Amino acid sequence: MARRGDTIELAVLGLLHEGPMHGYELRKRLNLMLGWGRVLSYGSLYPALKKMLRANLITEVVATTTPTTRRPRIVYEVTEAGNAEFNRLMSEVGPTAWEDGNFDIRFAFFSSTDMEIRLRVLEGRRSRLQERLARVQAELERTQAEVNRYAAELQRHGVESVEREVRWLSDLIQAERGGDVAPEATPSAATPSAASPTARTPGTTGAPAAND
Amino acid sequence: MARRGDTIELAVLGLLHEGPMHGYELRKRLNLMLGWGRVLSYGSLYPALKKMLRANLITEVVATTTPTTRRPRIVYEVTEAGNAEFNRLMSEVGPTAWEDGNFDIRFAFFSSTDMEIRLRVLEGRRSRLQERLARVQAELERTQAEVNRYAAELQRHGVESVEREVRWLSDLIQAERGGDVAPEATPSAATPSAASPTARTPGTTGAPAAND
DNA sequence: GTTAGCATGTAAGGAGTTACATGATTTT
DNA sequence: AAAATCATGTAACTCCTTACATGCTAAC
Repeated sequence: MARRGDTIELAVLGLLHEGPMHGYELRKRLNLMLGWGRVLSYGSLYPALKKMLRANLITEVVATTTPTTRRPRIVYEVTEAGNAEFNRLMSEVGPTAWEDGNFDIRFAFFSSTDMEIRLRVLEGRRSRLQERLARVQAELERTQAEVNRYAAELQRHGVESVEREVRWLSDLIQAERGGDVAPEATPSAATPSAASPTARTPGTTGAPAAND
Repeated sequence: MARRGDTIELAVLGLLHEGPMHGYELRKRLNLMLGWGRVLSYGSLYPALKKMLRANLITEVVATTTPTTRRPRIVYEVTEAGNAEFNRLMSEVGPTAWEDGNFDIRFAFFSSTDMEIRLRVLEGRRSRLQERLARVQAELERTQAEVNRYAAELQRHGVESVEREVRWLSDLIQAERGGDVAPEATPSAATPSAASPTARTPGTTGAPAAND
């Protein structure tokens, strides 16, 4: 069960999956990867690493590998159990995989999963956003008149952004289906590409989209 | 000093500014306004209201105003001190006004401020985003090769979203400067721009930047 | 020689969530 | 008559940030 807060754990496992690393570097990579405003603090990274150590998901090795006598850095490496856990977390489909804080990190490590999972997560995410869109638009029809200019503009802009992301997801889904593994290379993905903004994803997905 | 966590307070003051309301309704309006994924819980709203009561920013009135004998709802109203506090918070320019979690709510209540403040906040927000963009792009030049396809696509999409938001802000700034108070009416603003200040929702959005 | 960046941690506390508890009213 | 939604709260807990504490190393 991957509940809230396992975000850091998954991210760490994913990064270490690509090779051993020490805390400081881990943090930098993490901030670049899913930061966009959020900055992970040491006060949250180091305790998380300690916890993972205790759970045997990673091991620490003091590395004195440097030129003169650099301060010994503690290099972390995934254990087999850690890799198993990583795979387990990545294979999970369901709200935990496509909810706001969780989707990004899964997506970033998509290379380590197979297409089936990728599709389910992408479709789940898309359904989630479409639901939201529907709910907000329904709400707007009832409230519309009373909102002020700026609040309305904010709403409009928000809706547009979500619609945009839906299109992005649709393009990615198509690319996956088309066997085109590279998502960015296709110019089609960047430009128009179809997406049904409103239409709920057909039964295809196993995503009933449980809510709040 | 409006530090973190005054978000709810400002939002509540802003909503009550438009008229008295009870908790349940407050929560719904709030979620619609800046929800986009986040759902404010009662466990955070009611204690916040209690705190504001103690601080004399609002008063509560038990309203038995309903048809038969509906459960008495507690209607909140801003006090003079509350209005003063609202104005103080809205007049603050600086990071607190344009940082991620704070910008949206200020923007929604922009009608209650004057153009000078609005411009400063919009410009501050834009600078912030541009800084991030610059930092990320600089970072990407150094790291580029090693990232995998999906992580790279996430980055690309994130950068694009932020660039979109910058354009949106620029349009709004121009509209303010042009004396055109209505931001949405202008077809120029509606068509090309649009990013999402609010809709951080999409996993992609963020910007890693802001490391210490 | 001093600033900036590398590197690792801990303690206290804030902001908000989940889960619990309760009950009235409206809609189906 | 059941289900949904209105309506108000509290207690425990979680995740994360801030601020503190320490010291090395590279560059200017």
